[in-house]
Amino acid sequence: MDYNFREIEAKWHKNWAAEKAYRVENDFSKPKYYVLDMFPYPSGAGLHVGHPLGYIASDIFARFKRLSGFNVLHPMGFDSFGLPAEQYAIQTGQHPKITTEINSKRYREQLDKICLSFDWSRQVDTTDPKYYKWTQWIFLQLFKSWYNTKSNKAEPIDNLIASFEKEGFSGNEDITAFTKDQWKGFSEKEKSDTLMHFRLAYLDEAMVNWCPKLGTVLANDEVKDGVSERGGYPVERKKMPQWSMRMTAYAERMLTDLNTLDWPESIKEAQRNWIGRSQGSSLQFTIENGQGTIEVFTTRPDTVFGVTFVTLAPEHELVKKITTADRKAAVDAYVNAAKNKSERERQADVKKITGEFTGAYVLHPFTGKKVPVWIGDYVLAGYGTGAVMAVPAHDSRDHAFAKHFGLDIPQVIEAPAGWDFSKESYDGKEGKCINSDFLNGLDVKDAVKRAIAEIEKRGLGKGKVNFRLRDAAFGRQRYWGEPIPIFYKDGIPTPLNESKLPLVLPEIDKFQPTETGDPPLARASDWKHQGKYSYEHTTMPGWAGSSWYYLRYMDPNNDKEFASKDAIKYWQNIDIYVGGAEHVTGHLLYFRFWTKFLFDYGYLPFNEPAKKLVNQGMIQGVSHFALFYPNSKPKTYISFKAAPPADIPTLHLERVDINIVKNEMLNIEEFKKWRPENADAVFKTDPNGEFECITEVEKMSKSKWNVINPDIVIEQYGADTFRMYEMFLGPIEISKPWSTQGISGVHGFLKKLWRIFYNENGLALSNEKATPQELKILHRTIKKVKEDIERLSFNTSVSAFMICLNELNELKCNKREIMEPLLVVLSPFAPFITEELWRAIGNKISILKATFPTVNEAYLTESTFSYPVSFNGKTRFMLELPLTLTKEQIEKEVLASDDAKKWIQDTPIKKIIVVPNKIVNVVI
RNA sequence: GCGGAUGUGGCGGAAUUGGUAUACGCGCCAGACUUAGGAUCUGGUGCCGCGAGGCGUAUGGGUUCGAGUCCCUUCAUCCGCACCA
Repeated sequence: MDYNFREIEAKWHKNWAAEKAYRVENDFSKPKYYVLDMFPYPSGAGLHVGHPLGYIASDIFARFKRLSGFNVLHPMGFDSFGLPAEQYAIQTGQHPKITTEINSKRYREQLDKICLSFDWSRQVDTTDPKYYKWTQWIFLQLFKSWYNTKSNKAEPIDNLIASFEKEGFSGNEDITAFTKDQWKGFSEKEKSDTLMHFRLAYLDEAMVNWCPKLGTVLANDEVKDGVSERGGYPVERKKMPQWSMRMTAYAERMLTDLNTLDWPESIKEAQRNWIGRSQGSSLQFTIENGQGTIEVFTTRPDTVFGVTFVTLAPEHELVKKITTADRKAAVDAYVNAAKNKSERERQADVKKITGEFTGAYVLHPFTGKKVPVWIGDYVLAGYGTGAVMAVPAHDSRDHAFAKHFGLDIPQVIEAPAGWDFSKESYDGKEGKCINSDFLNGLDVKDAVKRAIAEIEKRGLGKGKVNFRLRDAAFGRQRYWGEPIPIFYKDGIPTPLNESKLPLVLPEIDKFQPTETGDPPLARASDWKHQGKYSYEHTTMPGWAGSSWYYLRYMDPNNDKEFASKDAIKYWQNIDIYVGGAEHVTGHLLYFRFWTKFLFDYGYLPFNEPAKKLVNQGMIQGVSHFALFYPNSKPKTYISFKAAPPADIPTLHLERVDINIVKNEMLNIEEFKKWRPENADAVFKTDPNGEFECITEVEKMSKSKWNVINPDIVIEQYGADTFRMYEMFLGPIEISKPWSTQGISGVHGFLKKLWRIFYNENGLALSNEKATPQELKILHRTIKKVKEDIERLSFNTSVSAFMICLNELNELKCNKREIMEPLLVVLSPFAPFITEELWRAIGNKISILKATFPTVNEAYLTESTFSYPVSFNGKTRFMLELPLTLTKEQIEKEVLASDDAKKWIQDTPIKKIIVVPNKIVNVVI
């Protein structure tokens, strides 16, 4: 009887579905374990072989934990709000809901084929109103909260209002001070505007890329060279009201808590850079003619005596005010040019130095000297105060600017001898201050402290921490997203009462912006609160739903709470979270931010969502190209091998569908069918008639024609082979191109396993007692696989299984005592074949309910060890010796051996190193 | 530019704590069985050398009895960030 994986897989697939085999109960009596995959966006292209890599790994892990007695939460869902479905809707009129449903169904089928043990009854779909009700609810909590820097946590905004009513407010950067009586005298609108500066979800004016022609806001990467990528229409930078999330309030906590996480160092480092904490000082420069002050932020207050100019961002609000009449034309032109460049473009041409003198001067806070004020787009409006004090001798950017415009470069920190300041600035943070009045002679580190003290003493500013992290924009001019539960009453943004949630996405006739440039939701003209108040028309961004979905899986059908306290208390945070590294700074930040917010309110007993994070590598595609002569008529293709080397640089490449190529050889007939315009093309082949393509490793993508669909691989080899092969490719965190070279090895392994159970006469398993040698093989494998799974080294466990089977085969072992536990160990990797064999040998209960065998160390103990004996570090021979020998005895045995004599001859022995149970090294 | 990784046979990769480099698989070579092989089984397979032996983990150096592993140098590739004051 042959291994018929198609029959077996169909049978158990059906059986497990009927038994609801993967159903997870909130069974608080058992220890919990939470294994989560990042949920996918269900795109129209379906899954390719790269997606399941992480899913298979986490599935093996989850199955292993189940067999080890844990109650394992291992759910899956869909992050289904998003642009592609909306784009498709605009083009075809098909409602995104339909597209989403079709795609999700397809994903589910594909995932099931791979036999991933998800409890689908806990599925989360971000577009389901029952789900986004709670996304909206969290938004409202954020809206109703502010960040109290004293208690260092989020608190109800009502507390703040109470304090305003009691003591007024002493003022900060955004808001001037007011007394309690002034507060009471504020209009509703004034109160609302004031509170907006505190709310964690707030409405603000923000710069966006506005495309008037498309009537919409574009993301940075949708803008190329000042025009929209789609359509090529002009794009301008424009201030628009935008909902934002005050994520910066959590910057410090997000930074320090990284240290508590078992995440890849690279990810933590990326987050640290992204949060970008820098310590420094604010400093006021008085404008010459009493027009106020310019505040700068600097990390190098120690270099303050080296300031020769101040640079403002072109968008800085003082630019208009301080520019002198004679400089106005030039400055205006510069500001306008900068305005229409996207942020990315501005950052792109770093080398080009531009700027304008405003004509204005500020006074140096310590020397009182006149310092010119420039504008330059190397200063970013969004960071710090949008103004820098330029120290060209000790900051390379200031240096480049000063050099370009011929400004002074006075040195204030000692540089290494022979430093040429006309060429390069000395940015180093070592050295003593010179030419710096009260800072002279101090080391940089001390000078920074001293300068800040002096700045604070004179009331010029104060020591301060700045973050690169910005608040997250939370509104999108799109249809396919969660409605923001806000309505406008007399122009005041008002939260919807929680009892009215969910605020359901209204039906509209077209999915485009209105003719007046309002978001698509404005088309729903009678969609109004209580029939009169207009709702917010922007929707939430893609990351809203994914910022808390891991909590919903714990209690997915709860309509009273986002998840019950008991469920959260039981399941806690994610024990292991698996997903792609592309979410480093987006999702993983937002997800931590929302968790911390919910923690502040006591909704969660933990303040980080995922204890351990694993990034699976990407599986790349191998793209194939046919070479052809440009402008040839008829079009002439030439095989890579047949092409004269001299011609190759002149040849052009044409992408070829990977499905019509085999071993790099193009199927010419299929190619002609695929591209009918090539029916008459000429194909110059190799002498043997073959046509060789050239290949390149790229991201797997539909547009590159290099996508391998897992369904096809499963059809050919079965899901068990597919699962094991994906794991066998290498460590999960490494990216690698897909290749089916080698899949036959894994498939052969499963066939070999099958043949141990079944011979020509049918099922044949021996009930003989296992020998110590056989038991040793089994227990060594159990141990190795267990350890490998725990450290997520699945490729090595696959090889351990192969070694095990090879050794058992050598001993012709087909004993139940060995094979039965082996099936359990293998079952997380190959669930179908192991279940089939498990039942075939008489088990009535599914292998899913089995127990992972424990290692019996007694079978593994050895009495001898085969010592590699090396001379001067080079291994020369092996010597088997009892483990009971002492170092001295080993030394004696080695020296007495014939092999050793041959190597030593009459050379004197300098030293012998004996490491028991490891190695012997003779130094001669 | 900054940060993070990675570099081992023809290929994917193993070597978990400084202790036999190349496990396991593919491919390749030889053989067995076979009408047949894209089935199965057996043996071989880092490089140079007839051999003894020598050389080998990107490069050059160092520490060590001993280095793929630790330290320094250089190079290459990939990823992320990028005027952050």
